[in-house]
Amino acid sequence: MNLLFKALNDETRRKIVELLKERDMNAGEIADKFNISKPSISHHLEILKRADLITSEKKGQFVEYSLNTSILEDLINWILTLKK
Amino acid sequence: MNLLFKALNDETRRKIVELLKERDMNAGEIADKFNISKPSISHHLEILKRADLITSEKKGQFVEYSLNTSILEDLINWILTLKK
DNA sequence: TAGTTATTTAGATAAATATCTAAATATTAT
DNA sequence: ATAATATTTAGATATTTATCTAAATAACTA
Repeated sequence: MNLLFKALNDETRRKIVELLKERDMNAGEIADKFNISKPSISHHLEILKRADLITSEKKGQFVEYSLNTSILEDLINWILTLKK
Repeated sequence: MNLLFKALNDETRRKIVELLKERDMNAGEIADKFNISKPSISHHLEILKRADLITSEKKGQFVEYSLNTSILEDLINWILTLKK
């Protein structure tokens, strides 16, 4: 839960997640959507990956990232317990 | 959305929210549940309040805090759009 | 093989944040 | 009015984090 909230506590990372909702993208494509250096984006991707919100797959020289929506169940359940 | 994620991105604050799910509590009662100074708890309460996750009401010399679950709708909706 | 492209790792830095103690404020009780 | 209790504000500090540039790694291409 900690890693999940930490991962989502950043506007850039939330936007990345929203981008990946539409389609899988490689690291460069993602970076092109922001005015932030590629290393910084790489760092954000790593945090999202650690939270299991995204997965990555090497495809030749590219690394393709996909959204993992299943982890969001945990988040929704946590919130729902609060609403009783 | 930013304030909301920021507020929930802390174990202590999430526990406060869980405590307030059970019943309204004043600042001192909340502080007693943690090994953290009262000023620090007060600071956490302020962050939760800024995110509209809790409300406060002065009752004599006490300040009673309550959970506001309605704001959680926004959070759930954000998550649900990701799951399409 | 040498050069080019894609991505990550390393190391540095500035800003944000969680925490503390001490002091201020507000309310109740004697 | 004074003392006691509840809470917040102020100011300081150590840790975390978002960002950068430079360098390293990996995989295509000519």
